[in-house]
Amino acid sequence: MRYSDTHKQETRQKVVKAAARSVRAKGPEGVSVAEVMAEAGLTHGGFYAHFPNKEALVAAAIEEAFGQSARHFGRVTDGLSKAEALATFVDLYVTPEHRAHPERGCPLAGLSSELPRQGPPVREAYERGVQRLVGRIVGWLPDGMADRESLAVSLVAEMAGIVALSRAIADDDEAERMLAAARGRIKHRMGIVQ
Amino acid sequence: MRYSDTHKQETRQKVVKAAARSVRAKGPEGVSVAEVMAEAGLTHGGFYAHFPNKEALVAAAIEEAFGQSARHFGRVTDGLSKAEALATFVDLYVTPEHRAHPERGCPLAGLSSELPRQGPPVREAYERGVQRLVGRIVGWLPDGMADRESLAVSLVAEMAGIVALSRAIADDDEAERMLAAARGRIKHRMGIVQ
DNA sequence: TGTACATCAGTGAACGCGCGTTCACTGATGTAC
DNA sequence: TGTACATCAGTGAACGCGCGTTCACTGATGTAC
Repeated sequence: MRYSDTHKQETRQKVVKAAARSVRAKGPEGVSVAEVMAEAGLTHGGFYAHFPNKEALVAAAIEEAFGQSARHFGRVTDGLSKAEALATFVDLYVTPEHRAHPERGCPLAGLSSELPRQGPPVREAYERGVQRLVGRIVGWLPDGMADRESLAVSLVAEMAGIVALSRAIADDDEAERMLAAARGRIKHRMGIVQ
Repeated sequence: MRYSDTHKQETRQKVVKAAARSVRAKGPEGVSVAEVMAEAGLTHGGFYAHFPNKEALVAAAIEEAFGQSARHFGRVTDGLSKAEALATFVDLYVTPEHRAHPERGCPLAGLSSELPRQGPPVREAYERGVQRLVGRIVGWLPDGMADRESLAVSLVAEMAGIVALSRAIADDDEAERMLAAARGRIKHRMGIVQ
């Protein structure tokens, strides 16, 4: 079974994508090498041809997850004004949809509490992702605004915090009310008039 | 070894306290029955005289952790005005100290992302703790204020979110600047003039 | 009063399972001669 | 042109370890007689 030049990279990418979903669904400790390989259509033994160990997979998965988010938000906000982009971001982030699907959601909302316990490679991938997300928000805040950096951090904390908190609330209606109210408050803080 | 009437309860309490620390330090999946029992000065076999299974321990640990927080904040805000209590709360919560010590910190900041994946008993203990924390903030917000409930939820999300986020930042100085800025923003949102 | 017995928190060996990791092997195909 | 060999992604059995859980046992003391 000799393969094409890109074959191995394609396989690796399939594995990383499966892991990116799994790590958000189950956390870094919940990711299973054998399960991820099976999702990519392979057996577990082949794993070590692609990664030195599980930690490297998790780090790649975190990077991929942030990358997916970034591309997604890049796509939907493309061509919008800054204020529109901000509003769109909040309307997609602080939602029942995001609450219900951590496996394809933002790693910051889904992994915030457990990532700091991970080893350096994973933490570094995570920190880069967080910084990039904050940077995107900074870029969307009005030019003249003071302390945009700290406001962006604060807003990201609130958005990720409210999504994580809403997942702790069993009652769907109550959770949705929380999210709706938070959406309004966040936009208000961004200087967006409803 | 016949024991006093309260002996078993005292032992259980020691185990729960050790677990409350461990669950915040390592997460629900990181808690080890044998390790917690050893911290309480016992061997692992005796565990099942106190709890039906590990999940029950984790649920009790979450409850204990929220209880410790509640008692702590109750003590330090006792006798203060509402505005003073709020300010004190923020000054204790959004701090490098809290960032550095998840094992004795707020479960919401330390477990937000992984708790929703736990079984019903654990999730219920967690949700009760979150609701109680939000309730405490509501009680401290000015009486006449509109939508106090949703503001409290939003503030709690931001506070827990920024502490969790700060733990992802490797650089201590940068993390401290984030926390200091967030402290100011949060107090401002609470209507507290600096 | 003294003795046999019941009680029960705690002990520690053992079991089963899942999981990360290792490793000898497979087998299709490109390449050297 | 045909053949032997090298390559290498992927396979699947096996290993070791940690962990939750079970269970027969211990031994100090209160209680029944």
